[in-house]
Amino acid sequence: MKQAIKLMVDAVVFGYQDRKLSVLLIKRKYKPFQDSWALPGGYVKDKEPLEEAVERELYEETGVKIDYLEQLYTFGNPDRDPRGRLVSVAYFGLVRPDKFSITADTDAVDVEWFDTNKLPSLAFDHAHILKSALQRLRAKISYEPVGFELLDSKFLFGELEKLYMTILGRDIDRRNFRKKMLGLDILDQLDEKVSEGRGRPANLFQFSKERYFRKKKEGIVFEI
Amino acid sequence: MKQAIKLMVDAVVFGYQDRKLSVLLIKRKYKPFQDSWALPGGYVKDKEPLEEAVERELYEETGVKIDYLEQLYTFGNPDRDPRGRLVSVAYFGLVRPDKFSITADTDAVDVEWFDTNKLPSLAFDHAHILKSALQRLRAKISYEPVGFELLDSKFLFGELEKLYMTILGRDIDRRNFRKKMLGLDILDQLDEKVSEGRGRPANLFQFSKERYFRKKKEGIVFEI
DNA sequence: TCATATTTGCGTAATAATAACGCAAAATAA
DNA sequence: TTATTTTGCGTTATTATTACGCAAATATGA
Repeated sequence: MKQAIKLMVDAVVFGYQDRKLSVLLIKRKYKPFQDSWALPGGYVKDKEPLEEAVERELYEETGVKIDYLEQLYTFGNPDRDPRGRLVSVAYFGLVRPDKFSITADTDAVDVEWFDTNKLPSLAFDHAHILKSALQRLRAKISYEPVGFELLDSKFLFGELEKLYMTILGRDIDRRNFRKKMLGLDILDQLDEKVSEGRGRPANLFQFSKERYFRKKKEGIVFEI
Repeated sequence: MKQAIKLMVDAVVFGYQDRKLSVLLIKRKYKPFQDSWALPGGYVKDKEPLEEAVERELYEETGVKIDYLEQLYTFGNPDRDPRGRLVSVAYFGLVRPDKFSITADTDAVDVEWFDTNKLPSLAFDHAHILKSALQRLRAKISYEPVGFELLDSKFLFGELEKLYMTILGRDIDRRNFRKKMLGLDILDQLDEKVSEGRGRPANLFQFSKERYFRKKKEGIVFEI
């Protein structure tokens, strides 16, 4: 049997800074959709695991090493790519702001973080893929502790609040949110206070992955 | 670029009868894993959408026309298949018992429904795929009305209860379940009573997909 | 025939979770 | 020094969930 289907991976990588959720896009160097913005991605090598392919392409094209990565969905519509039958396994990733050092390389002439509210028009069906990823993130943040992957390892409670409000796109009662989140007993309150401009200085917190997994194993579920 | 990756689809199809959740398996006609039980599936044709490929293979190998189908996950480990690099997009499906007419064909020497509690050992990584599908079904039944796809279009409330208990693997309070389910206002109570052996005769119910979608659009969520 | 078991259908009370809001402490800015 | 802002901890009202009670309608078996 001779099959003319090519397999690729694409990555929707989210970042967060200053109450803005952003996504990593590249400007394409080659045709089709030359100079158009697109998701980073590329062909899978013959003996390469899919996740490795995503990580490699992401690093080659943008310089980003990803912290959190999970499979999103496989897009296989026969006419999604003018070059022929290209099936793409899309991944969904999150990076911490401190890893924000991006540089265009190989297939890209430019790399940029775009505010998810101010997106350019995208190549192929990438707008559709991005939309799925956004939905996934919005849903996931409520039942898995993925939000911490978007903050520095030490963070202020206020930042966590704002992150949730930004991603969920609605106001959250500050006091109820704090009670619920601290009640999960997966955050360590550090002995460091930070004074950010005006207002009472706030404590730094840290997410304890170990404690979360221990609780998960005991059947205790994360829910916000 | 020359890529030696082949793309296939596999299907995990669930059925339900007599308080048992079952899954559709085929006995392989050819090597490798000849005469071993496996998930139905096969190669995707060059210009064929993925879903169509699943439906086609399923019909060819088992005679089943699927009611409900959704993508599960893409399994792409480089050594998951001894024939070489085979990436499989796995789908997850549900069929109504009245469509229970299965016949082995093409690549299969036998087709059978297996109780999910009495599974044979499976070819390739199919045990792993099946496990993912079961997890998905168990999670999904609580936040989307997929359970009805496993019952006749007209069903007794008791059957629905038993279906949920079987899939969730735990007891549910009959009265609270009824209150919650009827409170969603997506079931039509028919003017037909059925007497099944002993006990008070029960009413037939019917799931209203239209009403469910209307409510969904209004932001009302299904949750059990 | 008639008590008994079984399944349905509808109800209420106790408990837990969520949502809504108050207010003092600790800092900055005017 | 007073107003403003942000944090941190609290209470109360509302809603949802859980745990049961019990009568109606049928089949079964003495």
